[in-house]
Amino acid sequence: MAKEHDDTIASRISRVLADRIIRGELAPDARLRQDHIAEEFGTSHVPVREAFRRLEAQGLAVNLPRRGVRVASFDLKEVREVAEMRAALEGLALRHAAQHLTPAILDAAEEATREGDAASDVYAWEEANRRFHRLILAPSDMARLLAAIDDLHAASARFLFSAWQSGWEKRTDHDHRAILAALRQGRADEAAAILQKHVQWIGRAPVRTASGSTREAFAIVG
Amino acid sequence: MAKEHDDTIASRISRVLADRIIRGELAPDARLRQDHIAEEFGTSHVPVREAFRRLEAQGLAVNLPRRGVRVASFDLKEVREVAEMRAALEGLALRHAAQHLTPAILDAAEEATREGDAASDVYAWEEANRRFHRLILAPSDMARLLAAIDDLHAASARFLFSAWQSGWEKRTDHDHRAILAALRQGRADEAAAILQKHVQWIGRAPVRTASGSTREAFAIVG
DNA sequence: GAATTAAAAATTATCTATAATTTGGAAGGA
DNA sequence: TCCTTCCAAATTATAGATAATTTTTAATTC
Repeated sequence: MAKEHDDTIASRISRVLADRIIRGELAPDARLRQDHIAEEFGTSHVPVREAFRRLEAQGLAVNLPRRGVRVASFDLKEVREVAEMRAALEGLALRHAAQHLTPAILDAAEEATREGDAASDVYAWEEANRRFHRLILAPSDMARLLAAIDDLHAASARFLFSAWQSGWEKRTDHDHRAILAALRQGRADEAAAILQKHVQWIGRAPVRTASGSTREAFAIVG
Repeated sequence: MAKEHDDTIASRISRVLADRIIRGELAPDARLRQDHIAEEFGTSHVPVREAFRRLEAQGLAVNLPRRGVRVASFDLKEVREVAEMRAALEGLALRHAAQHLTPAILDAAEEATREGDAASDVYAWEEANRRFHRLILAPSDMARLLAAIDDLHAASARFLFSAWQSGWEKRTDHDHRAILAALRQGRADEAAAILQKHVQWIGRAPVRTASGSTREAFAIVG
C-alpha cells in the first residue's frame, strides 16, 4: 500500500545520496555533478538539483553557486557541536516522551540495545542504536523536534562510519540500560540526564590515512 | 561589491516567499502554485521548485507530491515546541558564546534592546529582538547550531505576527537587561537560565477572526 | 452516485545561455 | 634549453528556459 506513490524522484535521489555520504562512499569535498547523477538515475538534472537542496538543508552537502555542489566536510569541532545539539534536543524530547512511554516500548528499546550489543559491524550497531533512540523519543510526538534529531543522527552516523570504517569491537551498552531502568521507575529527569551525558561521549579511534600514516578520528558513539 | 553574484534565483525566491509566509501575507494552507510564482518573478518554474525544497526544510511549507505545495499550518502545540527548542538550543549557544563576548558586543546588544523597547510596531520589535539574540549567540561560532536557531526564529516571528497583526504595545524588556547584566558579571550559566525562561514565555492576544468573532492567539514574545 | 471526459497543475525532459575551469601555447627570465 | 607565468581559446558544467508528459482535480453525463 502507498507503495512509493507519495515519492518523487528528487526525494529518492536525496535519500540515496544521503546514504552514500553517511556511509562514506562519497568522501568529504567530493563533487556531486548533476549531469552524472542524473544519468545514473536515468533522469534529467532537474530533480537532481532538488535533491541537492535537501542535502544542503541537512548539512550533508554545500553549494557554491555556479561552481557546483560538494559533499560537506567536517572536523572535530563539528562532531562536538552535533553531540551537544543532540544532548540538548534529545534531553528535551525524552522529558516530553517519558509520560507517554509504555512497557511495550521500553521492551522494544531493550531489544534494540541487545541487538546493538550483538552487532558484528559498525553499520548494524548504528542501526540498532538509532532505533533505540527513536523508540524512546518518538512518543514525545513533537514532529519538528524529531525531524531535527533525525538530521543530527545522520551527521552522527557519518562521523562514526568515518572513524570506524573497520575495526569495530562489540561492547555492552550500560548507558542504554541505565536509561531504561530510570524510565521504568518513572525517573524521567534522571533518564534524560544520563541520555545527555551518553550522547556527548566522543570516542576516538586510529584511522589509516591514504598516505599510509595514522591519525586519530573522533565520533559520537551513543 | 559581490553584489548578488553568489546568489541564485532560487535562493532569492525562497527568501521572498519565506518573508511573505512569516509576515502572514501568505496564510497557512495557501497553495503555492509554481507557475504563478514563476510568472511573478519572471522566471521559469525550475528555480521555483528549488525554492520550495528550501521552504520545506525550514518548515514553512509542506509538499504533497503531485498535488502541490502549501504554506505550512501551525497550532499552539507547535508554538510550544518551537519555544522549547529555542530554549534548549539558545541556552547551549549562549553557554558557548559567553566566553567570547566583548564589551562592544554587549553594548550593541543593549542598544538592540533599547530599539526594541522603542519599537512602534511588531515588525520593528521583532527585528530588534532577533538582532539581540543573534548578537549574543553568534560568538559561539557554531554554524550548524546558529542556522538551526535562525530557522526557529523564523517560525517564532511567524507565530508572533499571526497573533499581533495589530495592537502592539510598547514594553520594557527586563529579561534582556537581566541577561546582559549577568553576562557582564561573567555569570554565564545564570544568563543562560534567564534566556531559557525568557524564550519559553508565551504571550496571548485576542485576534479577530474572519467571521467577526474573537479567539485567543498565542506566540513566543522573547 | 458512479463513470467519463476535460482542464489545470505538477513533474520531468530537452534545449540554450552563461559562467568556471582547464589547456595550450607564447613571452619572459634564469 | 628549461622552467615559470600569463593570457586566450576550448572544454566542461551549472543555471535557467522551454517543451513534453503524467497526474490530479473538476465538470459533465448517464
